[in-house]
Amino acid sequence: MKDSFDILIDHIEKIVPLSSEEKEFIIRHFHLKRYKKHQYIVNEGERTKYHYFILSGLTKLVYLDQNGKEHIVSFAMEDWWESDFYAFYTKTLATLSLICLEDTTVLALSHDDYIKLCNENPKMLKFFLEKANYGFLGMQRRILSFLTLNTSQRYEHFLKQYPKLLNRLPKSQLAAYLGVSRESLSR
Amino acid sequence: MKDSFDILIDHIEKIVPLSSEEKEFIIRHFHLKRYKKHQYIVNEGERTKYHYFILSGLTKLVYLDQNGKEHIVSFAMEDWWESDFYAFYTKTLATLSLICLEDTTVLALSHDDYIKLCNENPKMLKFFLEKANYGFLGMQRRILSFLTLNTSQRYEHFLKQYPKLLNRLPKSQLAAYLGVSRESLSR
DNA sequence: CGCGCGATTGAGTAATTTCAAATCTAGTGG
DNA sequence: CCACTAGATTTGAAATTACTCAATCGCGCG
Repeated sequence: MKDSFDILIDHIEKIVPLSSEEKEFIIRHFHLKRYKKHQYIVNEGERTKYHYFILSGLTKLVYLDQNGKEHIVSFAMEDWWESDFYAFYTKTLATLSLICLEDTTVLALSHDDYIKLCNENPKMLKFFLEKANYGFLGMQRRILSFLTLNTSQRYEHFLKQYPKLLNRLPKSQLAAYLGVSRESLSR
Repeated sequence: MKDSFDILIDHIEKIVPLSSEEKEFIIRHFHLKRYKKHQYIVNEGERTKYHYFILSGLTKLVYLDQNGKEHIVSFAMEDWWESDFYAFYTKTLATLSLICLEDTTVLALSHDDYIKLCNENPKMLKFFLEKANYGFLGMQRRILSFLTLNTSQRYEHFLKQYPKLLNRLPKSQLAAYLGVSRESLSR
């Protein structure tokens, strides 16, 4: 039976191999947290102290506009990293909220510990660089889908990319992610 | 009078301080290249061996869809890094083209040298991590502008963010970046 | 059985695209 | 200095697409 930290270590070792001392060292900086469906992990306007590695569950990262309309920046599930990264990285107040769509367990890494891990072990720098690069590329791909695809194509594109998510989330949430009204998505 | 490499070194030292040996070491891996307006730095379908640090000029990163319509993923100018990063990072064929909107000079870094710099000097890892993180955040902000803003607001938003670019590029190019027709942009 | 949530449908309205034509602008050569 | 041209921009009108708001449908759960 794997414990939570093993999942994290396996995840990191897909990119950089680690010695047992390094594993120990890394693990010490993460804290396990559990959230229920509908609970806020990060709330707009508050300080965002942590970056989260998701062990299980599903979350949405949300921006609320002036009209109270909800826009979904991203979904995150098992093996993904999530947070209001701008707020986390620059130590400013969150402009986004991170909300659970399912019961969710995470390993939380504070900003100080993020810096510490990076400074004390280049492997972690390399790991986070790889994650950041792929995060950038994912966002770039999404931009391209906005530029080149119409609504129904964007929907297909999403299904192809994340087939598992279709059953796990309400269509209305998908619409808020694709940038269309839920009525348009139906047709 | 500053030479090209000094500009690069200044740029890197905004994030990590460097010793003179490190500067020497880093500089050795970059090659100066010059391109004319309208020239292709990277061409869709070809191998993308380099990541480019732009010393002067202006470029667009372009995707051509099946109808031959041009979509602009990003603009890049002085002090920016650019390339078809996916193709560069994964050593696959370019799906995007990088084209000069002005005469442009760059410092080119090959993939092998990128890896080498990262492996041999954690400061460079840290530097590229910072760049990647901000690159990610820039893309995320752009996603949000697609989700929350209408055409004219996106236009305003762009002007506020890059006021200098307005005079430097044709409106039709801006339209291809914002994801609207040039006719719509006029109104 | 009835309630509530999410998904769908319909009709009217608003925004965007398309295609064509007209206008504007910068650069060229006479 | 002017006329000309190519490219870019704007304008107009019709067609398409998406949005809004309201009503209806369908399903799971108490």
